[in-house]
Amino acid sequence: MRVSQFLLSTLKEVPTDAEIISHQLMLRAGMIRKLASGLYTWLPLGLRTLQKIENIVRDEMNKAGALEVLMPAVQPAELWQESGRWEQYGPELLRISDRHNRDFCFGPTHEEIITNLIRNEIRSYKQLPANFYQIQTKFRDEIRPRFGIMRAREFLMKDAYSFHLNQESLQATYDLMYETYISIFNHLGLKFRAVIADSGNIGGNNSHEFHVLADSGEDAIAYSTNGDYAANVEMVAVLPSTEQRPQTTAEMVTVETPNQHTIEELSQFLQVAPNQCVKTLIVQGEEGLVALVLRGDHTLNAIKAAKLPQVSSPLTFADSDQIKATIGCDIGSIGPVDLEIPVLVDNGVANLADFVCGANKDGQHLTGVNWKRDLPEPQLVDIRNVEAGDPSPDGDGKLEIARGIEVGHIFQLGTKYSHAMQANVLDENGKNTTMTMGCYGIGVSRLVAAAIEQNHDQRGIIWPQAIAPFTVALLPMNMHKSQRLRQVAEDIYTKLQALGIEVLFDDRKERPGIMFADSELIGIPHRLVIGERGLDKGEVEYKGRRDEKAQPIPLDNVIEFIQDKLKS
RNA sequence: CGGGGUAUAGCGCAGCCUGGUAGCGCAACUGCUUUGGGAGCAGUGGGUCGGGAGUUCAAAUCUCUCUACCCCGACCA
Repeated sequence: MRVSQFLLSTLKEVPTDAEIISHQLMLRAGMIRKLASGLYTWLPLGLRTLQKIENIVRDEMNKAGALEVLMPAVQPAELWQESGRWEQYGPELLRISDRHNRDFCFGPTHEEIITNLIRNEIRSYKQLPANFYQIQTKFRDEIRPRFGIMRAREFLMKDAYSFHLNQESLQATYDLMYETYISIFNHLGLKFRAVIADSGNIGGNNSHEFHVLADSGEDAIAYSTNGDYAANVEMVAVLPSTEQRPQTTAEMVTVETPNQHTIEELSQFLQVAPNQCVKTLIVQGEEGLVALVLRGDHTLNAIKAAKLPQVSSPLTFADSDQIKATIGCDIGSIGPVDLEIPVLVDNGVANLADFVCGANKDGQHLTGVNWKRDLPEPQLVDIRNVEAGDPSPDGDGKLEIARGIEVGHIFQLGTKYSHAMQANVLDENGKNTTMTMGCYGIGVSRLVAAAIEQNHDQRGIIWPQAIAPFTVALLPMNMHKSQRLRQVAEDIYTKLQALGIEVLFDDRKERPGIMFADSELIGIPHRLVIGERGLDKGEVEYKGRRDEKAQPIPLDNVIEFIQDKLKS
């Protein structure tokens, strides 16, 4: 591709509304432009990378025996009513109606559609297992779209759905998809991690997420330093401590703590370590309010807490008026002693003695508090987030925490949809049997942003070769001034093109600095510079995007040199 | 949806407080010079100052209102 024939819309300045690096670089490189909140146009440059990712995903899915289909983006309400999700899904589902006033939605996912298709097409167990996928635009009316393409409302997703006669068959396909995903992310050239995950509201159990590792990732993942264990922090169980509770040494005393609300303030004020303080959070329960008690230095895991039978799901904090009315003080002075509502205590608090907590009176806390003596032995639960250094739940090694961007998620749906929508087949005894289902998603457009988050420097994007929009940047220095230089550049361009290598030939009449800056910003992995100086010596210059320095290459060897580079 | 902000040329911003000719840098266009790391000089084009209403002789500027967008929370590929 000649730059003069391409739309290279690079920006020198960073648009103010781009917060994260991938969003900034995608705008600056001219890959995307925003149309409205959460809606983006893909420019020619961005689309090249998007399509490369798409094709790698497609190849691997095909290799795994999945069949590609393409389902409508607009879906009739009836199917969603049949599965029960028309009511459940909430405002994230974009509901629309046609000219006959019939209800539709813009599909955020396609379980209903594929289940409807397959219940009509597949009648016999002999046709199972079967796995269908599509790469298609989804719409989710996110409360707050942000980070550019990372959390857009309209986005490109690969979604696959498998159908089975029984759990064993589902497990086999699930395992195959797990391996396929590993292969996909390896092909893309990204550092990633597969982790045990919460299955959320899609339903079913047994689920893994795939995270691209990046410091800016929104998710925290915990992995064992020894064994294979890795899980989303949301999911990680914390084992009860085996430590003995220390001896009680202090009397319970009420102390004045005016305007001390947070644990940090309190611990400063009283000169007590945060891990000797206890914080009490008030949330909505199934019957009235419930208190959750954690050690001061621990953080609440909302997913685990919401799974407790006493606690409402999703987790909802009580507002300050409710707390005032029920407990009689403000947030910041609450404690478990003599609390009239149910109290659930995290394992981490069980072995504290002589601890500090709120007195349930504004501006007062209690010190020297002890279980059994000052309040009943606690009802223990597991509601805190794991931290680096906690033991691995599988008993093998300690946990480390890393940040990740969720780019894939695989689920075992079981019969949630097939049962609701009566997707049955005849088994070998001629008996009607509900199919068992799995589903497997990859955020294709999000992967573009995730790849950038993981691979960039001050100058711009550093694409893994497999998904770079172009493989080689060909930069002639002041080509308009030298016929000789032009001939060499055109010759190299033609030869590389003939080999099927994607070359971006900067034939603009621009100064060298601009060409260097643009090719680095858009992240092309390999760069060839042709200058008069080099030609005098029969050389051109090569530099890899991650290389410190450029190196001279004899003109006669350029094509072979590049071919070699692309192999490695 | 709750809390906080922003809206002036394609992009980044000033002007608003204290009402009176709409400005700067980058980008774009033309010419000359320059040419191995985002050039210099000269010139040119581009604005319903987010929309509506009000106050005023006069509104980018003051008041009211609507809208869009951004940031913090819950959701998720």
